[in-house]
Amino acid sequence: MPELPEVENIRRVIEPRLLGRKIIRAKLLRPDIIAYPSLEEFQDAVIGFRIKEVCRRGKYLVLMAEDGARLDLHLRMTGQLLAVPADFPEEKHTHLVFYLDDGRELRFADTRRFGRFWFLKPGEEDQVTGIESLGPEPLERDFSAKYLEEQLNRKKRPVKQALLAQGIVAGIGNIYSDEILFAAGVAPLRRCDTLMDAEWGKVAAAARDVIRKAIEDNRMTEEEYLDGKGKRYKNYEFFVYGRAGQPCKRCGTELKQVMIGGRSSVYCPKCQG
DNA sequence: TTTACTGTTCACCA
DNA sequence: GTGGTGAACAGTAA
Repeated sequence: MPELPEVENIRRVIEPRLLGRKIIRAKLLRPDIIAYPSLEEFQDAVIGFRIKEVCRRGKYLVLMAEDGARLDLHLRMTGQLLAVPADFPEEKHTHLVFYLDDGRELRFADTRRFGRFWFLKPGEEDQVTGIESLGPEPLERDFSAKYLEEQLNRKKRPVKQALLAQGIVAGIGNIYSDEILFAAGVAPLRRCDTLMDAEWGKVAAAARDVIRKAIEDNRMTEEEYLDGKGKRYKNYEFFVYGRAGQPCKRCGTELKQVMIGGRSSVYCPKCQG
């Protein structure tokens, strides 16, 4: 479900509710969402976890504890994370509840159960979450046209697939990769090794612009977030995603859809050369 | 009833 | 080793 902009907004909404709070109890209803360490270790370890910071890396959320421990999670397709009062109605498919020391609860619900949690002890090297192999964030300085060109100029894969590769750039998924390529004027099927330097420039700039705008447009208050139960967060206007067969908002040409690496991709045959 | 789906990993094959 | 495809995870909604 959520890509970088949505995860960032979830982070912004829940962080104020979690800072300084301590987990006093955990209720785990679906053990399969715990990826690491073992169930017993996880349940023991999170008790007493006092939240010092809520961070995001790519599509991951990372809760940092005062003692240096880490509680990481990935929402995958349908995960919802809610920090709510105890009397807030419980979502269907709630799999994990952390009870906080102020009476509120941090709840994880996930219809498709693809989401995962990891707990890392203070100082423990992260060899399990996948965060270590992420590429740069699109909004950080080390993400640039030069970086993309160096990483990809000999790759034969379609540029769409390169944008989806978390090891190349972190946080972009199927929605925003389509939006970025439209903004850059580059067709999703273009092989990386055929892109000119100027085109890498457009892709890098479009990635920054689209992601930045999506974060801003998806921005919401806690109330709006809770009204949407943590799963409605789209105010960003799509130019191509989900619009196959409809006219391009820029030139009116009918938008086309293709399958690339098992994912659908929508683009404008005229605007994206 | 069938199909597609905002994520990621892994098995398999050329 | 490389690259591409499809399945798997599980549930919902069109």
